[in-house]
Amino acid sequence: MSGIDKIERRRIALAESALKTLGELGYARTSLREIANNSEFTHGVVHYYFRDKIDLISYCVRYYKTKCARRYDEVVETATTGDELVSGFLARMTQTLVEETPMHKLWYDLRAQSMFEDQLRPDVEAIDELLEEMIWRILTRYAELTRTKPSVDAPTAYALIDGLFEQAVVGYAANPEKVPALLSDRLLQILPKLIA
Amino acid sequence: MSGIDKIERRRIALAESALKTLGELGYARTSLREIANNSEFTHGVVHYYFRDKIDLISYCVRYYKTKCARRYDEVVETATTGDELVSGFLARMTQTLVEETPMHKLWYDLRAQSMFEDQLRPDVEAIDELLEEMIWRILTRYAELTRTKPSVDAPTAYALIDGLFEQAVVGYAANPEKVPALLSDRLLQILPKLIA
DNA sequence: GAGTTTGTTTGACAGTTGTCAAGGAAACTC
DNA sequence: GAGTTTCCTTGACAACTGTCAAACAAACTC
Repeated sequence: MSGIDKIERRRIALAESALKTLGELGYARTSLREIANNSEFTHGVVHYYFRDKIDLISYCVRYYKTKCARRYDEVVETATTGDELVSGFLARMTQTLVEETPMHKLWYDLRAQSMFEDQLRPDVEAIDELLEEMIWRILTRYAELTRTKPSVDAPTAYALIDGLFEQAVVGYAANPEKVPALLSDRLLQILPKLIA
Repeated sequence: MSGIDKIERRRIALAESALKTLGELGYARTSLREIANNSEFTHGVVHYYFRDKIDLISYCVRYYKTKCARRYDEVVETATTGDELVSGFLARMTQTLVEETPMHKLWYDLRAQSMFEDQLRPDVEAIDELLEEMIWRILTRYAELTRTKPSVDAPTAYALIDGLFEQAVVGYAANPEKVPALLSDRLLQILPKLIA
């Protein structure tokens, strides 16, 4: 087992524990000891693999991004009509809303933290970019399938859809049974307006 | 000077200090002592006027809402054409983005916190509702002036515009000179699509 | 103006936090 | 298998947190 890989593996294990804890408690309430408690290690080990707390969180954010921005790739590649793409997109989006709620809560929390914590900004910006590209792939494919063109630019499309999704994530705790359907409905209202 | 009013005045003074500090440091980094330091009082006085920290923050949120949701009322009332309404709306929105950045940062921070801190949820929900109504007043007036109807419902319209605004707030620190114009541009792309 | 209520300061408390160093265990090297 | 490196635990530290009570000052009451 390569030394580099082993270190990286430990980092990943710690990051996954940290992400789990962060997703449950949020940034403000998560301490290094709490993260270590929810892992197989003790609190001291964190400083063996990470310089400090921000370094760990920053690593978590970067690790997280590798898992999230390819969520709709299969739908984009396999859909053969606009309607199929839209329904597949809605299905996947409401699914991740329900099944990965803590991660989405954490993402919006961390993005807010990045406004106050400069060290988080580059990582958050990188993810935001990935997500924008993800939305843009969906929208351009949607336009292609319907023989139209996107009628807004990529940052706009991302901000709009992200606004709807964030609203759903924030509202999900209060209304878990209704919010996914509402999100679907609202996306259906808006998606056709983004092509012309 | 009435006793009730005096208590309320002190609460407001403390809330304004707290909002100032919170807007600069964010929720996670703001302590009661820091709030007191930025006010004319000492840290002990907080517990004379507020039960605990959450009670203070919750009061701050409620106080804040009374100032923010009427920002566009004058524009809505005085505009005589759709274009006038739009340009007045854009002007006011980019203005508050620039002039009240800390408050907007704080709002998005607190909304994220409300996903983890149940006690904040009712207050955050109340503000979200006010903001949704604010956007809806603008959109219905816009439709009226252009002899059309809104083509999306109120929660959708709010989520879309809020998504664009949050993107601008998050990006403002990195690019203060370009972001307001980009926000204007993106709103112009989308506003005509919200009526039909 | 003495006495009481109201408002504010000060200092202390218990608990938590990030950080780090010293020591031990485990793995690896030759 | 002795010695060395790598990894992990433990315990400690200084700083900071929310909370509260006791002392103090100011304002008000009669």
